[in-house]
Amino acid sequence: MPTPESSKSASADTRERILDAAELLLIEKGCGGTSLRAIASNANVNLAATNYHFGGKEGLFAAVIHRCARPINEQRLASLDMLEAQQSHISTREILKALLDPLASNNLPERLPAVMNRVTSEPDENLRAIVQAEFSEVSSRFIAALTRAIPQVEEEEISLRFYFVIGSMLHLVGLFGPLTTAEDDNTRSQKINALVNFGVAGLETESPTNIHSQGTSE
Amino acid sequence: MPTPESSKSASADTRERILDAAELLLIEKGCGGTSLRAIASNANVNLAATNYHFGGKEGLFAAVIHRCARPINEQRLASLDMLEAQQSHISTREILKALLDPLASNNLPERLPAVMNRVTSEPDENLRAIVQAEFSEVSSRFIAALTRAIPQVEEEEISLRFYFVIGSMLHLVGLFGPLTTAEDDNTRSQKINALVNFGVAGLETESPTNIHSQGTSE
DNA sequence: GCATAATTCAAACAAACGTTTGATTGATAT
DNA sequence: ATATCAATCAAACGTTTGTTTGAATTATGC
Repeated sequence: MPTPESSKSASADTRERILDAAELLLIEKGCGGTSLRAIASNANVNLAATNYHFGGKEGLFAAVIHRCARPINEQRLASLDMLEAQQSHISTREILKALLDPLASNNLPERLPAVMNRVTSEPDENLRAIVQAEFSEVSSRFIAALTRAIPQVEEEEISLRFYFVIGSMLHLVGLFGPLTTAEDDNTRSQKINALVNFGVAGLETESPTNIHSQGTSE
Repeated sequence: MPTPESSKSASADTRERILDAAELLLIEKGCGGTSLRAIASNANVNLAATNYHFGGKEGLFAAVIHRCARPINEQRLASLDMLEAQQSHISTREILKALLDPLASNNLPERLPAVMNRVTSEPDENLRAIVQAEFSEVSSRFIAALTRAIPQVEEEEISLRFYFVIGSMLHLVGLFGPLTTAEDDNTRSQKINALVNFGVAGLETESPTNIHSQGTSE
């Protein structure tokens, strides 16, 4: 955005103002708890503008999700592409860093983790489908990479453990606080790093199928 | 009134019918997506009954949460008590099994995991406080036990990793499906067991503080 | 059986919701 | 300048929301 003023059309400006306001309110109040009136008020636009530009409440939130998820997922896939182009064998740690480090980067919209955390637990069917579609490529690509990196664990188990990592990640970004305005980025990086360590160990562990009576009788 | 076996008072019966209906709708539609009218309709009670017995929507959901969380948390604490009474040193696996095995037990209300999954991601401040209070004792007790079981990892790190396990658990019970009526309990047990394996490895791993240049330059 | 309290009920309340409408403004191109 | 289209606006639409009311019903204590 080189030009300081009025580089784009006025309509594009209101579109972004609506998205910004919707994003913040979505984080704080959730999807169902955010009204179009509150969005329009915070964005200083007319109430009807949200319907005019996005076709409805659902279309608006889909746009918010897309705008949030796309850059971070592109960065993840780009990192994975680079790894796969450079080396034949990639370590579990490298893969997890490609997946999780973008969450600690501060040149990304810092509200992204909060949006993800809020939106991945929405009951609404349509929104769930939107979220799933937005992350399907990342999931499949990273599961495939992990399956190659950890040949001693079967793919189905890898897939399950990958979702454990995702669950830990979502829970962690929920602990980041609602907005974390310029929170100590170092602290955040440390926690992300702790999650990488945790995930590497969990992913690489051998399933104790030959367990004798390890389980407690209950 | 047509019920011949009226052991309890009629009011207690409607109370439970309301709780049952609210629980199911809470799972499917979420907290904000469930109306008192839908609850009253599904429970075959008058609309005003929900306000009469629970004082309002918030009190009703608090009661649902309490009724769901109490038995499983009591079972968790009882298992931990037993472990600590029987042996001086408890393994990480035994602790995690005490925490997670109740989720696979089928003599517990099977809708409990779904309720937990739905309610731990609510934006409403009051509900979040209720949930947190309901699980605070379990968290502190299990973190303390894990800290003793894994002395080579400092307590703050243990605490963080514990929340990783909780995040994985919540994500997993979300994958169980909304209601999982008599779902293959064996499958569920296998997944819980996979989570135990994953968590044990992640919790016990040494933090690579002496990491050289393991991290990829990005 | 009678008084008293607890519970259920139909009805209504004000408020907030997403969406739609039709007029009005602004810019664009001929 | 004028015709044309995109964008903004105030206002209202019909629903649905949580909650309240006061009468009717049921259970309880004596």
